[in-house]
Amino acid sequence: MRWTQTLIPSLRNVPKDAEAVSHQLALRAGLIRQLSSGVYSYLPLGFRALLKIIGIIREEMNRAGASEILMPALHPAEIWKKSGRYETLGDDKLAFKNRAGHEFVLGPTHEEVVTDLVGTNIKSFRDLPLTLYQIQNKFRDEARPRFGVIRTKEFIMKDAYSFDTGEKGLDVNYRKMYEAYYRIFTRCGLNFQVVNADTGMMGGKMSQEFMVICPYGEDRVASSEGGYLASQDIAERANPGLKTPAPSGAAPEVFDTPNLRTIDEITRKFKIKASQMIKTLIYMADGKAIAALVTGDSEANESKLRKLLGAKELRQADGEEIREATGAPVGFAGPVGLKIPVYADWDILGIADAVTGANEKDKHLKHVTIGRDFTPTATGDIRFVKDGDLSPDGKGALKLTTSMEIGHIFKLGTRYTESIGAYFLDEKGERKSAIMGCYGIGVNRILAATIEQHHDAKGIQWPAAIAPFAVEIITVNHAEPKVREAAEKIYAELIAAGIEVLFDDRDERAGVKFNDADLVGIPKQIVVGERNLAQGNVEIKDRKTGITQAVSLDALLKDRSVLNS
RNA sequence: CGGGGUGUAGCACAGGGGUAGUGCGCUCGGUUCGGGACCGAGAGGUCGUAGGUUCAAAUCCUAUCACCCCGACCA
Repeated sequence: MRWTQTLIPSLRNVPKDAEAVSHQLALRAGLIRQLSSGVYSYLPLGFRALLKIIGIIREEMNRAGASEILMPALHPAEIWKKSGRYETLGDDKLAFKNRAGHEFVLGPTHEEVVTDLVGTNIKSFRDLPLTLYQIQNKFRDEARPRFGVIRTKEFIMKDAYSFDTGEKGLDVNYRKMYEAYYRIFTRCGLNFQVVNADTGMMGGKMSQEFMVICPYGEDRVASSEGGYLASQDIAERANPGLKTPAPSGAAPEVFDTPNLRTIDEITRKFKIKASQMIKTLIYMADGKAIAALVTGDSEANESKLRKLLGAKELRQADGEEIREATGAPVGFAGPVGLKIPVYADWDILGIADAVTGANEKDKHLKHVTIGRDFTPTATGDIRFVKDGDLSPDGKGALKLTTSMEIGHIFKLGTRYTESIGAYFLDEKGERKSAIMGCYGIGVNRILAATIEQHHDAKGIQWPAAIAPFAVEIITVNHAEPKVREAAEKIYAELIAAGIEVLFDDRDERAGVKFNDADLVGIPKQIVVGERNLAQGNVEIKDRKTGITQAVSLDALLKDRSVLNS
């Protein structure tokens, strides 16, 4: 392809708000163009890389025994309503009615329609196992699209769904997908890790995330030298076994904090360390109010709290419920004198003379000490882990790294197959629900992650497997007939050999073309110029290493083995 | 949804009641030509949109739209 056909824009003036490296480079190198908030189009260079990625995904999915399908982007809302997830989709849901009054959902994910499809087509255990996948656009009304192509309202997803007759079959399919994902990301040249993850709103029994470490991701991974690895959402820590220091002796004392509700406001106004404060959060656990205590510099983790409580449902209490439980408006809750069960994080054991809410409007308490002034119902690990926490395996400290999620695999069980109806008759003629798993890859995130991990100050350094082109030809002084003719010959020869080549045939200065080539990042550059041509040579430069070597033009044109190497 | 910011030429930005500006890009001429050249001459904008104030609005006021950032009841 010739440069003029690639829609590579003027490469200099790029908006400053493009923060993530991958976003900045994707815009400058002409991979994408922004249309609106969180909406991007792909230009030839970016689209070609996407096609390479999709090709790798297809190969590996087929190898794992999955069959490709293509579902519509528009789903009848009735199918979604059966799953019960329609009402809770909230901000993710893009729904509308047509003129006949039929309601549709612009698919944010496809568990519902695929389960419906499978439910109407399988009858017997002989029809299973079955794994279906598709590569297609998803639509989500993201509240805040971020970092260019990393979080967008429309994105390309590879989603796969497995259906089995039993748990053992699910385990086998899950393992196959795990291995397929491992190969896909490895082939794409990504440095990644697999972490245990929260099953979140999808429900189900088990899930793992494939994470790429890069500074502009949205997620955090906790790891330790001993090999512990988990998403921050679920990462645990070992009990530090803190002993409560001796309190100063002063009894709890009320002080005025007019209109100061947040930890931030109070620490600033009274010069108290956040770690000296007890944050008291009121939750509704299976309909009953409970209090959860963490230090002022920590954040409560609801899924860990739910585990400690053994509760099925857990949500934050609303303003009215907080008033009922504490006798004070939001912002002034504290553990002293509370009549509801109190659950404290281990950290709370380590502070004496703490500051906390007084359960009275515009008042807080100081000199509060656990054991003396209040006694928790139980203590445990109920906050998000932080850098330096003890690893749960007892070996060393946890370290948090910013990461980007590029793939997620779930064991779902029968949640969807039961509610939507995907049944089969087993060997004994009994009707059973199929056991389901689902597996997703953010295809355009692979693109972003690749750029995050493979670039330098000059631009992108594409890994060969997903580079938009294998080779770029650069003419130095394109107006010179000898140069142009030699370059055209090489171009024709490379195409004849089936090599994907980008030909920078612009009549630009050498410096401009060299810099643009480095920015666009095609793995090999063939430089055709008078200087080397005089000796019958051209130069081949490796983008990644920067190593340049002279190669005989004749050899390049006549000997296919030189081309291939 | 709440708060803040920004909308001026293809792109990036300055200006702040009285002739519409700068850099990059673009066109033409010339000199250059192996790592983002230089000189000269040009083309290109009803200053996001709609109202209002004024003799006069890109500028002040009101509304509205779009985009960016922060936060969503961290008690």
